Amino acid sequence: MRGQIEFSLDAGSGVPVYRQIIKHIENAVLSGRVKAGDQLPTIRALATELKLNPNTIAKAYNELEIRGVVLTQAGSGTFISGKCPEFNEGEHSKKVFETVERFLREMNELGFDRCAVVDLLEKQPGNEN
Amino acid sequence: MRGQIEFSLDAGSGVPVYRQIIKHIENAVLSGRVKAGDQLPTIRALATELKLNPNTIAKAYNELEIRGVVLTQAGSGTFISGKCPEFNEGEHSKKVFETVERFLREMNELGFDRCAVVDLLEKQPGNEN
Amino acid sequence: MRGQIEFSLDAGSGVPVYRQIIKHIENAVLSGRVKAGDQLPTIRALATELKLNPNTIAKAYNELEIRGVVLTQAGSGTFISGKCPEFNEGEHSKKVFETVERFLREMNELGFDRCAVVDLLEKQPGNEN
Amino acid sequence: MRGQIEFSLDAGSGVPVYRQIIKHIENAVLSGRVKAGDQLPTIRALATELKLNPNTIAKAYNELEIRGVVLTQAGSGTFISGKCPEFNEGEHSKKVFETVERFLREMNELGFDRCAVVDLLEKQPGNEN
DNA sequence: GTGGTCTAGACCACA
DNA sequence: GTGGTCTAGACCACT
Repeated sequence: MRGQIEFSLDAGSGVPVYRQIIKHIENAVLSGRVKAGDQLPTIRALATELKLNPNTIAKAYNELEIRGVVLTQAGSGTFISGKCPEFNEGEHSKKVFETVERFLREMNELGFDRCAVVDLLEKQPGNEN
Repeated sequence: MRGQIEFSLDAGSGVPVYRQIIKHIENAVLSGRVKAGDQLPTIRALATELKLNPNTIAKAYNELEIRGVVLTQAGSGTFISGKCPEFNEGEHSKKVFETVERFLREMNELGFDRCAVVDLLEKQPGNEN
Repeated sequence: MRGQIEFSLDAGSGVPVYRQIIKHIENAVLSGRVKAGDQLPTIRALATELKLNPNTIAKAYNELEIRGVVLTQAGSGTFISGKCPEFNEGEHSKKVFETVERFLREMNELGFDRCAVVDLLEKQPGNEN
Repeated sequence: MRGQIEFSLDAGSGVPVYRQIIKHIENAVLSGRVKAGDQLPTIRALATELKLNPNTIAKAYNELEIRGVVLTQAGSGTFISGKCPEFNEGEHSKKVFETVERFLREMNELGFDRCAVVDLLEKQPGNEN
């Protein structure tokens, strides 16, 4: 896997595919799996790999560029930006916190309090994430 | 809280609001917080409370009726159906499992393996869910 | 004209049409001709008026939303955002300054120094801008 | 400056770089800073100076040759053409007029009428163009 | 009827 | 071959 970005898309989730792509790339940056200067897959390559229309990928890359996460050089490719103000340690922590809170809220809805969740996590078998 | 269903909606998440409503109601059923025969809020009341267009609530209730989760009795209201085949113990477990897996996958993307997640959960302060 | 935004597009200029649209809207905001809460023309209406594909307008509006200039409410329309940090007095002055500098540079290339430009402007007839 | 052509390029403007180059050269001709027979920089030299791909320069020169502004003599270089029908006094005036009109239109959008523009130009400090 | 998403495909600018 | 722009058109979410 080595630095590769994993794109696990869920077409039926209601979340637009292009936003899922944005999220995966941002997460990869936030967790340090990709670094400033790294090249993203080309639009066409990723479109083929994910069986999507190139425009969908382009839309994701474009929004990332507007946000300052990536830099685009027409003719050569799309690269992780070095000077993105958003992607510092604080952002990472914040995203982790939000993810945990959302999860706990959902589990709570399903009848698990924090303790029960921890218990469950220590036992539930699963893919070895 | 008294058996009430909590509707925490996120307009910016990309997930259609009516699907978020469906999920909250289904979760309430799955976790036993509401039971067969319980009355749901009226469409207008819920629309007012959540500041949404009544059509949005109606769409959610309608979808839930199609799925057999609720029954609508014209003139009197919408009630949780007793004999919904989908909402048994198996469904609950499955949803819990999926929620946990999705969470672990996302945390993994953010650089936390299962162990780190458990550690975090035992420590991170938060609302007491 | 009263607050209307004028969209004078030049298809042959090399500047993407959607960027020209963005510029016209930003200028209208900067100069105070449109204010927070004002509704922009609908995507389809503007597309018809400018004889463009609705997607082109949508792209412009979308970028303006990402930049925080407008707010979009699916189903009801697109509105000027009230709390856009970019559009303050400083931004206006900066844009005016840049526009003047670019103009002087171009005129200089054409053989006019600052004095000659002022002379020209006091004399050249034209539309009464 | 010694008759040199100034190439101030703006990569982010949306205007193709090769068209910006064409414009600068045409302006230099129109304003008399370069004359028939003058040699343009070689493609490689200019590419190096402007940090562009030689193909981009070549495309600009090629277009200028098609328009009759320059002549390319294989093996010796690219020269300003003497008998270009387009580059007479009328062309110059027309370009000046258009530049002024475009500027006034943009300033008008920013809230300055012709008078205000003249006032501004007489006062605004700037590089001494 | 409003905006949003996605597809398919043509053509352009640039390396 | 890279990304960018624009068109055309289908379908969805929401007012």
